[in-house]
Amino acid sequence: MSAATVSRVLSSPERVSEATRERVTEAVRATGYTINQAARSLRMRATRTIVIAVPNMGNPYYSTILDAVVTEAAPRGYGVLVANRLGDDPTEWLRDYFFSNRADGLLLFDASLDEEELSHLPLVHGRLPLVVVCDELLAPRFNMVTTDNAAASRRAVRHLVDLGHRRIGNVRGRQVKNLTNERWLGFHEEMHAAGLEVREDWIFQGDHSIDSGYEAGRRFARMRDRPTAVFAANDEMAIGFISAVQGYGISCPRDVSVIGFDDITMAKHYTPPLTTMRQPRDQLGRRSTEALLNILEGVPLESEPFRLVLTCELVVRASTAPPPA
Amino acid sequence: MSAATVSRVLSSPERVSEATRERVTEAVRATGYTINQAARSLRMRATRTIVIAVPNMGNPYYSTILDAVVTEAAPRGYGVLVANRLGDDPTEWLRDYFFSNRADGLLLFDASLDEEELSHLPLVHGRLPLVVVCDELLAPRFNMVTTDNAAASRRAVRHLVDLGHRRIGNVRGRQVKNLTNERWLGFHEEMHAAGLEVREDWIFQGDHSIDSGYEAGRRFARMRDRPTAVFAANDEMAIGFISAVQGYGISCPRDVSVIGFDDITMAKHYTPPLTTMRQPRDQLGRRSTEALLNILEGVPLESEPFRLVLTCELVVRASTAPPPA
DNA sequence: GCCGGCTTTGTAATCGATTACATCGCACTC
DNA sequence: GAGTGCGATGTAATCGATTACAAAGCCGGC
Repeated sequence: MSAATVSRVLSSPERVSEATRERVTEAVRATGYTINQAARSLRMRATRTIVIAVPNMGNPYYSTILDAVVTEAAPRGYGVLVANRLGDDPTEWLRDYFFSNRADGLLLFDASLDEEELSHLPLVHGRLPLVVVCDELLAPRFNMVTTDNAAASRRAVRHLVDLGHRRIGNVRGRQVKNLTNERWLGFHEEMHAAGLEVREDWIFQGDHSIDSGYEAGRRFARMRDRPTAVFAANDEMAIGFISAVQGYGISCPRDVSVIGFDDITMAKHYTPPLTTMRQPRDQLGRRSTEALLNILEGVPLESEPFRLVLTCELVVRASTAPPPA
Repeated sequence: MSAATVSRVLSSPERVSEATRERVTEAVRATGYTINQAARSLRMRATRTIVIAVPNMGNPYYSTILDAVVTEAAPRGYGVLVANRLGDDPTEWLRDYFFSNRADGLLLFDASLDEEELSHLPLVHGRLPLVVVCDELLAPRFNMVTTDNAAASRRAVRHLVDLGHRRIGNVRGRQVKNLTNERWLGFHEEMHAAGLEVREDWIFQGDHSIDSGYEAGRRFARMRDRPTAVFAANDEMAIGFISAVQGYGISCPRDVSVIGFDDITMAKHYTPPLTTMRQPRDQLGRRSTEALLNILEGVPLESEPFRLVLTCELVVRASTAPPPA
């Protein structure tokens, strides 16, 4: 019984007679034999592993997506490596995980990498083994799965306007991220469309963390002339904001309406339950992973390159209401 | 210039003359050469990768720990593979990741695996390449990093007793997990020590999710004879509980005090800010990873096997108060 | 001049799975 | 019975890094 035969039983059973196939299968079971993935990877020039690169894994927003990614990849035989907080030098990080044959594909949640660099990734089946998720690389040659951030932001502002608000502020995220920029743009556009003024002093700069939302809320509470509603670029900042203003005796939604973005698990159970734009996070994780694995396995994509924009959904809860009379 | 020399420059530079070392280093830089980890893994019989096995990656409790794990492992050259939701057959999962040489070590957050099976893992430097975190395998031969769950639960209950509560309920987690069981035991012990009755109808069965806490809160709100304080086995359930009772016009902490467990990021910013037992999650992640990598690299451990119990800290916020008069 | 000891570098075997190619055996046909 | 074709299996090369061992070069001492 040669190694070749065993290999054939495992990879292409139809090329082996039924008798030997059963003998081998039985022996595999008996000895508890498991394939050596290192040897396989070396020979096949493929590791059956993908890397997911996120700015901050501790953020529940990303961890939910990771959950979906692993759930999608595991049944197809792929492992998921986590690269957290891309350091100052993304090149080093790419070397460590990608060029050193640790992984075949890349799920990128932080598009602050050099496009030039990424363009030179070795192609797989003529395609870049890379999908950018929840963020955007401007060049259209990259595969991408994201949501309609700008349009969703406009709908969020529209919701506030529809409630009767005319004085609307914004807690925005860091400008380095394109998605945040899009949300900022959407805010701007809809304010303009509604004929409302974007006041500089009602723009709070945050960094997606609860604490930065809290800080924004404190600044808000100390103002003399306040907006009656605030659009926060994510739920964490919205919650931090509400938490802070409540400490100053300001009630949400009675005194100020707050709308968030993402619909994290907590949003529904916060006090007050948070009005927000729901991102289909499960879909973001699953569809991007599916696309990446299809690239790696030479399965045709729906489009080439793959560009998918999912739609966010307005979820009205109790943190928004008409402005005080 | 032979491949052997290049390999030596990279792994043990002192065995190569300075002249060639520099020539090789320069050539490596110029060609952008990167080591092939698959080949290295095959030859060295080590992948420089560890697996982290968690019940539910979407839970922010775990994702914060994952963050710490990756942060600790990356600088030591180790990759982190994520295995989510161990399926019905943990054996299959162990085969896929561990025995197939995809990973060298195992960080296990769910001790519902068969101890017998785990005992037969191939030893590395005479030690099991396995650390159980936040959960407990009873057999003392396993390496373990956890917190003083039972004692911390006693302190939580003690806090409620000190505030004057005599009627105390419990939202508990699934009994399959040892850590949950410990918290349950701690609750029981301290109730007993304080001479208080553990009433069956005040025990709410949850599953660590917000929703199960919410369900518990609803059942609580509909009761005629209620406890004045509740100890929830984790913060998610505590928050779900408060969220539910508030919907029934029951105020926390005026009508009912609630104490949680973990101190997730949200706890501080919830309304009311949550009193809770803080788990040193960063330490849990870092110390367990450090121990596992030391095992893999033959570095001596502080103890053999490695058993570390970290201390939880009572964080008093606004969700607990003396009982209503 | 010769030898031992030392550093430096090259040679070749090795890790385990895959796969092109060769070989073997069997059945079927003329 | 020789030849043809096909399916099943074995043989050996391959992937790229590591490392035991060999070899070569160099130095100094006697």
